[in-house]
Amino acid sequence: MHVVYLRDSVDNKYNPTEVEAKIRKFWSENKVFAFDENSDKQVYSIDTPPPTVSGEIHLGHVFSYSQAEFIARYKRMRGFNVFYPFGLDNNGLPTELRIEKDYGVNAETLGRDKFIDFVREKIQPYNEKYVELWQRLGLSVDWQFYYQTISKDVQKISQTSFLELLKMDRIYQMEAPLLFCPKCRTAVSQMELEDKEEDSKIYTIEFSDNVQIATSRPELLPACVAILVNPEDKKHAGIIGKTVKTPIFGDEVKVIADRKVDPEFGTGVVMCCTFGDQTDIEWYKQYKLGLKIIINEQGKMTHPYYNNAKIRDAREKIVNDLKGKGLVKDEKPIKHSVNVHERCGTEIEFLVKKQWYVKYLDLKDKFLEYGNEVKWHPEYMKVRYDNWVNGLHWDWCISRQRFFGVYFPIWYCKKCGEPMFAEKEQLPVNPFADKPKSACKCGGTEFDPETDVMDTWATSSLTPLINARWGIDNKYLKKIFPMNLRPQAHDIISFWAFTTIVKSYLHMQSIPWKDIMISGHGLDSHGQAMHKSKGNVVLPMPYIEKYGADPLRYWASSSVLGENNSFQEKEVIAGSRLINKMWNVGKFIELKCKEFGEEKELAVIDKWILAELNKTVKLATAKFESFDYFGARNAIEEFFWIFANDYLEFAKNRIYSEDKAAKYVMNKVFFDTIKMMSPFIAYSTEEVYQNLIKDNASYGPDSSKKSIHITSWPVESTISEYDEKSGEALANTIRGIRKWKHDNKKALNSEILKLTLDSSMQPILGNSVDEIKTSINVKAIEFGSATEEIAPGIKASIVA
RNA sequence: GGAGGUAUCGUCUAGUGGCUAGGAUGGCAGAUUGACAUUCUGCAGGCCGGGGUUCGAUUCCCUGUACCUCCACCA
Repeated sequence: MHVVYLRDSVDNKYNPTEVEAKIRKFWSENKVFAFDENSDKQVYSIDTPPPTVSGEIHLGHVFSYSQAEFIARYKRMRGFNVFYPFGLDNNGLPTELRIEKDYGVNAETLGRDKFIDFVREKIQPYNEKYVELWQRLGLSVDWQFYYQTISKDVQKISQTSFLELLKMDRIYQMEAPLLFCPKCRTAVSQMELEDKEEDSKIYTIEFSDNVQIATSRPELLPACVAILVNPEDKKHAGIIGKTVKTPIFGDEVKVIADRKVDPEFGTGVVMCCTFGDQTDIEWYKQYKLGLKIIINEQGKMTHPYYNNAKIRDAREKIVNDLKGKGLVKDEKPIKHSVNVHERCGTEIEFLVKKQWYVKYLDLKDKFLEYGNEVKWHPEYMKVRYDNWVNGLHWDWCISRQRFFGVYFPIWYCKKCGEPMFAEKEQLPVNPFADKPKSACKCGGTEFDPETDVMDTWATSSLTPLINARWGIDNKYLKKIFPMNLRPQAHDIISFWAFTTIVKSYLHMQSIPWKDIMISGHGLDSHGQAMHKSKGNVVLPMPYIEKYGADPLRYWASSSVLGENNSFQEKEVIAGSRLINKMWNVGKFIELKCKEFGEEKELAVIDKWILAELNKTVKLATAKFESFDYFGARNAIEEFFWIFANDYLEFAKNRIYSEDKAAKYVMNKVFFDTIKMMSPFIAYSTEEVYQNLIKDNASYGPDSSKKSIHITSWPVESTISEYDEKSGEALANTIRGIRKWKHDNKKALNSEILKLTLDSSMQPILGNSVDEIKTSINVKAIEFGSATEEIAPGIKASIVA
């Protein structure tokens, strides 16, 4: 039979939606999280990651951003002047692509200027959505430090960085291949590539000296610049270092030994053409090979032999010609995966264009040294940084043949073609609209703008300097730089963490931050990464609407730093329950413990819970100091349930009979506990603080603070004349009797007529035995001989 | 292919060279109406496979397998 339990009164429930809106307004109106510009308190500055504005907002964001937020709130309570800014990264390709997709426009159809204005305008609602989420989540950000990477100020900082690097001789221009889609006639980034299985043929072609080469791109033969074999390959050892002639064209090309060649694949001989694929590019750079460009921006062959044919027709022509000469020795169908442009499915080609580079390969040792100077949390994440730096082969290419982004402050003289750089005072510069301040060295006064834009990392690598307003007014440079903390996810260690260290070294000769805290990813409930294409993206807003932000923050705190965390609704519900419990203990205190004064003659059980509190404060503080927010949360939560389920029950009868000490302890422990919980469940603890504690002088000086979030983090208190062994024995005895009542199907408040504790307990428990009587309704207690173990190490016999 | 990480009750997740491997959720059995049915108490349930070090390994080492991330990807 199922009985529905009905309660008489269920008023005063905690209503997250209502409370959170109210509290949010309160925080903002009272500037609770404002960085105090005039304070001489120690600053704690956080280099918040500006999320990429691409419209793909999901729970993973909530997961990683909450983690820095916990630290921010903790540090604030530790008395730091917290500098916690927020930015949006909306100067990059993902933003451009988002708008292209949404509106079916691009720079080709709309024209460059119109397109840029269009993206700038249409991205606004997305910006707002991001900001709304962070505000709803309750990030304790000082919104006066809100920035967008496409803003004029940030463009200026980024361009300043470029000019500074130029002055240091760290900028150079070099021809390099770029990914290009012949159909869309646009440069493509790696992000836009898709793998596609294609049916194709592999042809074995004979060069001079009986050298046979297998290739799937015979039409690139006129672009052949070298032949490669494996150094271990005995068959072809004889030709290494010699030259052979290409068929039809008769070009002489060197034979080079390289371990990347697989002697088992095809004939074991590879031709390197500029450019057929990524490996060709590497060889081109490594062996300083010649450059033969035979494909143009329209995807047509520029070599005279092909007479401007398309790639496929060209392939057909050359295969026929080779066959005619008997030079095709073999022809096999092959399935291979090729890179195609995700938008149109066209196979990607390589073009060669001048690119802007930052020269930094000579600085690898410095970067490793700086990586060591920064403290990594968790520590093992540093290995990824080291691996990345050690594996660097090329300088940093910062130009992109795209449209929406930070402009290069560069023009080219129409007369001599030399680049002309903007003056520092001119920044930010739009080379399409603005003009150089002076004439070219050659006397030329007409200029073409640099059409490339900067890669997004060239700018986001500057976030510490953006926050410091470097080159704008340097307002915060001294106060916040180097910053204290960089929080970020692990997947961009090699991009964001690394490039930030690079720029910080070059501009400031300093590490950018002292600590770096690396988060994992928020995954779906099956532990899979959220992808739009998989259809498993979980949106945060519906859960905020349903449960409130606090339970979601609670979920975000549910995994070890650096580990991934799958989204479990039950974890959110667990957060709701914790809040509910906290709320109700608050209500209980308001109803029953309101009148309380100074600490008075404490009972042993009071000292026991105070001692437990001390242990928790110590542990939680240590955990937070090592950025282990989860360890802190676990310690605090565990303690809270002991407080609410055990101590509160043990002390209840004394509270009903107006025991001053019990009331004092209830209040003291409760306040300290919700303080420690407030970094996690920020709204609900604030609401309780405002209703119950604020302006109640009995709670001490912290009750005069306008918000719980600027009260002081608890410290361990002194407990006089307390013997831990005896306190714990007392608590365990009471628990044992509670269990006994349960096992014997008695109500918890039912009366025990006689409790006989084993004599060995007498010296341990001492006078505190009397507390057992009131705690759990025992009429008489005596010591004697008892055999039943009611709790670990506690023997007793019980008569009800 | 290279580097790094992870593997614990049905599910999610802590932790440890040895004491009964902790919590949450779900399941089961009870209790309760002077804050809380979003409650309380209890019960059942687990260390990926193989090898090694050790008196003793879930923990340390090696190896296999699976999954995740980053990098490189086959002419």
